[in-house]
Amino acid sequence: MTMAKQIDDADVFLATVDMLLANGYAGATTKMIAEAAGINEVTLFRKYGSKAELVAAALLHERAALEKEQPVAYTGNVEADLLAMVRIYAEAAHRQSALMLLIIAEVARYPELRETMQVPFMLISRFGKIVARYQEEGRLHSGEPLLVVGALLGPVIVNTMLRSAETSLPIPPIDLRIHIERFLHGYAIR
Amino acid sequence: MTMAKQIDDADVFLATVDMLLANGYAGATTKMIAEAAGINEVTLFRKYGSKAELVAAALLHERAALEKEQPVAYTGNVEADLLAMVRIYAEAAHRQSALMLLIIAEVARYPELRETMQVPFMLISRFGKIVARYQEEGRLHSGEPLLVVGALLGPVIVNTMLRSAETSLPIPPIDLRIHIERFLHGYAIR
DNA sequence: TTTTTTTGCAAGTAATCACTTGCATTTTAG
DNA sequence: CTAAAATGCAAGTGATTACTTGCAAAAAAA
Repeated sequence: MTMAKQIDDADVFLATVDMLLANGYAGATTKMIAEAAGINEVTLFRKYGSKAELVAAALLHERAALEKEQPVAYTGNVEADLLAMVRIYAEAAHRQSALMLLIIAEVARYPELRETMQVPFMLISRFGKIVARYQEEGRLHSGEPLLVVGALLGPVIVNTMLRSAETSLPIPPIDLRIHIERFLHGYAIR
Repeated sequence: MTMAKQIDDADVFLATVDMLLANGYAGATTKMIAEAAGINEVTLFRKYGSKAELVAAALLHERAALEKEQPVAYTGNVEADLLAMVRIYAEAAHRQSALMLLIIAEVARYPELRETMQVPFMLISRFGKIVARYQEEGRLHSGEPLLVVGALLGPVIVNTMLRSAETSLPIPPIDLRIHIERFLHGYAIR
């Protein structure tokens, strides 16, 4: 006898992740989350047990949403595939990128949340497989695929980070096409 | 009448930054910091006013230490200079790198600490000038120097981040020489 | 030495946080 | 309709936090 719920988990999880991104783990209070989700704070504890469990559930839900996304597939066109990866990261998975930063910087300190850390790393590991295939075909230089993915995404991630930090430095947005061109053929002239 | 101090500010600042890196801003309690610095918690408030002021002072002190470091200079050898930048970042300024992550991810949320954010960005802006010079000489492709620095450091930063997060992914350390080689001449074969 | 300043210690304050309890109300299931 | 489950509301608990106060000891300055 499963009972229909008046409260939509998805709404609560969305509010939870929003508050996490905006205020961090310590800064996202259960009171705030409840308010943002439009439910009573007590209900939060009755349904999810504790703040840590709620956050873990919300992150896992975020992963489930990511799994349904258009996966980047191998097409045989290196340039197009790399661009697609970087685009996914820079646009569609912008939220994931911010989440990854949050998780690495903060959530890692909370042992009870350790297992949820893998969530944003799925993308990276998926990209690694495509890179590996192009390496086997002799289209990309060899080397640990995860390092190559890091080199591909690193500039984009760092650009996002720096720009979101609103530093005094005037950092322009990265041009993904140019980035791929330079990634493939280098920054050196000649 | 300047009075000699029994308590060394440097010790306190070191303990403060250590605690920040290990536990984050919210997680680094004044009690912990005092304990790590070997002084009384009350002294912390008497000398530095508030936690925010203490953290700000500690971060500014960290910047002062960075300023005394061997600056990366223009030598005319692109490859060597780029490698030196990346080395500084990956080794000597490892702590700075972690600090930057912490500051971007967490400190940015505390308005009273906003001005201390520029601290780790000094390096980046310094690197930008060297890159700009090589661009003027026609040795590197043109483009906003700060973006080029981002592309240079991005893979290293992301590698450090991912490895420090102890993910389930087996991410090897990055080889800086190879990274520079790929940065200059690209990942494409042919 | 005498005075001033710095530090430590014990205790406490007010706020906040995650989390709980009891009870009334609404919603859903049978 | 009736019973059970889900939710809201008000109040409270205990722990923790940044920060304060008063006073004595120690160190430095004069």
